[in-house]
Amino acid sequence: MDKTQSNSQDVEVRKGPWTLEEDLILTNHIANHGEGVWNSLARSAGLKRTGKSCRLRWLNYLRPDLRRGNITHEEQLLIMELHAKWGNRWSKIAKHLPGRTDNEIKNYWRTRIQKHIKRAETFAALAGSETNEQGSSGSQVSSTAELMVTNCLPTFHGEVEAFSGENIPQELNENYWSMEDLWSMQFLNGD
DNA sequence: AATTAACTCAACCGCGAAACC
DNA sequence: GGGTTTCGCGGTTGAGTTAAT
Repeated sequence: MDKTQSNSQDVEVRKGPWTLEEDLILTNHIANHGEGVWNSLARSAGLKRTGKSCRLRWLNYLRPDLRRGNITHEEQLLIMELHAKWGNRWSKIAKHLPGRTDNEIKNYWRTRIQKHIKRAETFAALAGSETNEQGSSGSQVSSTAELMVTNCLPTFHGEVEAFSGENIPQELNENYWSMEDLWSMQFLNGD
């Protein structure tokens, strides 16, 4: 049965990637009528999308004030600082990074940073079992942020520079901290 | 050159909160 | 005040891309 030929009231809803045409329709409609009231916007624009989908597309991709390109070193440090402060409050964190979306920051955290946290936890578990054998059970690492600082960030720092496109020699990356790194660590530890 | 693994990111889903009637 | 609708957020998924073997 072809849904598009149905004359019932349940409107077919499109899913999946947005087409260029849909993008243009949504952009033009918002330019003329403004954003908000997404369900009725989707209907009046003639898009076979949910209001939710339109909102997401606009906020994460079509908005003119979006900043494209890699997360910079400064932005990355700010994300880490704010995440240490607020946890997974992505929209709140995004408000402090103009042009970045909560989805973008969330993805960045999960793909780039969380990976290193897991690595650090594994490392700490191994190190912990060794130190326990040596009788230092009271020095258990207390937080994810602390794990990052104690075990993980020196490695991570080198990757951050790669992402931001800055040409800092590898030998400087591996074992040394910038003032910004040290500054951000205070937030990580001091929460 | 082909295959596989790892990575990235756009988009969807579910849920709780807020707004509306 | 209570029910319904809409919105916004955070978590998750899956397709596409890139890197490694």
